[in-house]
Amino acid sequence: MSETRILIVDDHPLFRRGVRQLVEMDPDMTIAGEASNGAEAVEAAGTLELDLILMDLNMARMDGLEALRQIRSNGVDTRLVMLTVSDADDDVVAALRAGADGYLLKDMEPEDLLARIKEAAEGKLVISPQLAAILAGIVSGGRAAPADALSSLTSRELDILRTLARGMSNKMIARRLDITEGTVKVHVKNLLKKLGLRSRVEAAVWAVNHGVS
Amino acid sequence: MSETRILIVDDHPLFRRGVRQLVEMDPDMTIAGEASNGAEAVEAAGTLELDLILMDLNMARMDGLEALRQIRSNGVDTRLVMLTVSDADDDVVAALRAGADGYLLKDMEPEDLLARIKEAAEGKLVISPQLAAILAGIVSGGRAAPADALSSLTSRELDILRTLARGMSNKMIARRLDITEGTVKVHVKNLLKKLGLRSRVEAAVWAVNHGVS
DNA sequence: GCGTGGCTACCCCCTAAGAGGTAGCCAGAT
DNA sequence: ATCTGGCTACCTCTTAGGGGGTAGCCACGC
Repeated sequence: MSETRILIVDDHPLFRRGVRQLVEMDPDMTIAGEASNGAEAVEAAGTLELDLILMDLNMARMDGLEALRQIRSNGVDTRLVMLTVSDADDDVVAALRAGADGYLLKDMEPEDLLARIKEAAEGKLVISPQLAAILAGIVSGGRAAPADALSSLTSRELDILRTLARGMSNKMIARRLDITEGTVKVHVKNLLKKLGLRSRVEAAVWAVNHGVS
Repeated sequence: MSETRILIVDDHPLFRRGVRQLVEMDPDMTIAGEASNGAEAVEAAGTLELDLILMDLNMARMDGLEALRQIRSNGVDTRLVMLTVSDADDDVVAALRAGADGYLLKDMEPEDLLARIKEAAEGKLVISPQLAAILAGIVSGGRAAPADALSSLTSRELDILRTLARGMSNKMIARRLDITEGTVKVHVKNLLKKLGLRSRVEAAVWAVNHGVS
């Protein structure tokens, strides 16, 4: 398949440049155009061949929300993700109601942001983690970490988590539980997925904070 | 029962000779082997039939602490006593945390040293009197580093620790603090040493338990 | 002036960690 | 009888982590 063509809309040239650099680190994505305000975005959305629009909210001539509305009312259904500093509930809700396919905060980690942009291009609804709670009550498909995450773990996974949370390496855990290191890795991998975490460090902190011991 | 077989690990041949002479004054003990560095010690610990290892800390090819860790991680639980000139808190704590069964200073009186070695071979935890205070602090404070470990950290190291304890990778920390990943690694390395910990996972758990946030 | 500690950055080297995948075995459920 | 979930074990591949070292710059204290 050909590369994903993206329009970046933001009134700060430097920010656009940063996003361009980030996005084009991925060989499958390219910045097909830039716009510095909502009006230009509406224009570009109607003329360029686009797969995804990254839109700022706060812009001078026309803000992102209004631009989104005009784009949609022009019958353009290009995927569009808000990329902004505002974490206000109202902004999030309004953007999604107006037809945004995602809402990301500018202070995300770059590689995380890049991953979300890719997901958005693939058709997923992407939301910054901090906003997941807000979204839970509004959108049905929200992906917030389940409160009963602990009970979803098998007893073996709990064994591993408890040991991991004492700072043990996979090898030490393996020796202690008398299984191979490879098997420990499998359990760690699975429990990370179940808990929605990304590393054993997060798992250890999670375990301590949830009284797993 | 048969005589106690001891491995002496020290990079000074003369010191080894002195210990050998001292130990073999006791008819129930014998020096079953000598090693001049940590690597040799790890090797010997895995092959010789031993009851006790006397290990120096400061050695060229592999220091005693690392040798101890490797021995333990090889699943060898032979009793092991550090025999060194260092009376630094950090060294004592690290050795005991790494699984040492004792920590003796080289400037002890010979007959006193011999008595302690016998005790160690019998299963006791032996500590040079001068270090008793340190040990008391460790035992009462549960696990973890010296009481003033936190205050020994520089402000930058605290920055790193706080961020690390949120599960961030070195790369993420670097981006957040606007330094290179290499520099983050340096700080992590140093704070691990100061806290007597062995991995970022232990550091994260330590941070949570000590309210570093 | 000089040394020291703190922060930064880089080097090399090796191991640990994590994401994929396949697969065998077993117990409990259907 | 077949299926499913859980536990085990192995594979490959890539990145992350951590130990060792050197070094420049700066601020502080002596």
